[in-house]
Amino acid sequence: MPELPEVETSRLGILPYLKDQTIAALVIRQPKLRWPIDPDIELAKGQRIIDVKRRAKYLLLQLEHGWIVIHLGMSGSLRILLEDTPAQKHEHVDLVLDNGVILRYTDPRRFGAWLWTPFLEWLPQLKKLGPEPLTDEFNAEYLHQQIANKKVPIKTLIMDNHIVVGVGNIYASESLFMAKILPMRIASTLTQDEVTLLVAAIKRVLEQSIKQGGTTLKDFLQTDGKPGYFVQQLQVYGRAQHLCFTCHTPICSQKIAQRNTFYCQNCQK
DNA sequence: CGGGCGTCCTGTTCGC
DNA sequence: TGCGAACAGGACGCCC
Repeated sequence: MPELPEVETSRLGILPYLKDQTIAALVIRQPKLRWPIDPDIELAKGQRIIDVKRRAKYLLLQLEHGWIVIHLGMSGSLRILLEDTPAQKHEHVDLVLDNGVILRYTDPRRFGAWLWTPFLEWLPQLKKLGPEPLTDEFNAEYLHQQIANKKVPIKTLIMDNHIVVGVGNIYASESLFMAKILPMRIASTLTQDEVTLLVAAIKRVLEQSIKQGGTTLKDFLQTDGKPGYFVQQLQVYGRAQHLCFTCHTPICSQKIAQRNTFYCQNCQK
């Protein structure tokens, strides 16, 4: 579910409630997430939350001595509630603060994760990640270098964490539409100009979505319970057989690497 | 090693 | 209407 804009929306939503607060308890109703929750996470108790950061689609709760790292998987979301709010189905974890506020994690499919690590560098999940898309480190020169000799479709390549992080299935289709590049094009065949357009499109689509509070298809809610509004801006994702807003020909869909992909046969080359 | 694909899980939607 | 199949925002890890 959540791609970078949804994770960033969640970060911005929880930051003011968590920063400088002290963790009173962790309530784990279901420890079996993507990986079983490490019992050492109890070490977080009594610690102050210094900051809430993000790397790729991971949320990083920086404590005085250690880190809680949260991934929302496909169907996860976080909400800020008061301590005595009854837990419903699929509400697997509460982070309880000593002021009575809780951070509640919901994840029906349980593809998400709550990780504990004393040092961020120790987490294998963070070790092989590519650059953040919204930094200067992700630029046309870098991507051009990365696509050399790559025989996968460009859409598969930009969804690869080792190349660039945070671009999931929705924003891959949207970025390629904005850059006017067909998603099934073999990566190494892109021209330098196309790579430049694609890098700019990825940045722009992600930035615009963050401004709108992310994209709500079904489950995703901002931490205040409101949906994300970027769904209203989607140009191709989920619009198969509807007419392209630009040229009014029907949007196509096709599976690429087992993932449904949307594009305009006329606007994209 | 690059690239393809199965896998973890539940809920919803689709087609017969 | 009922039922099973297909599919859904991620990404690891195994296979060749």
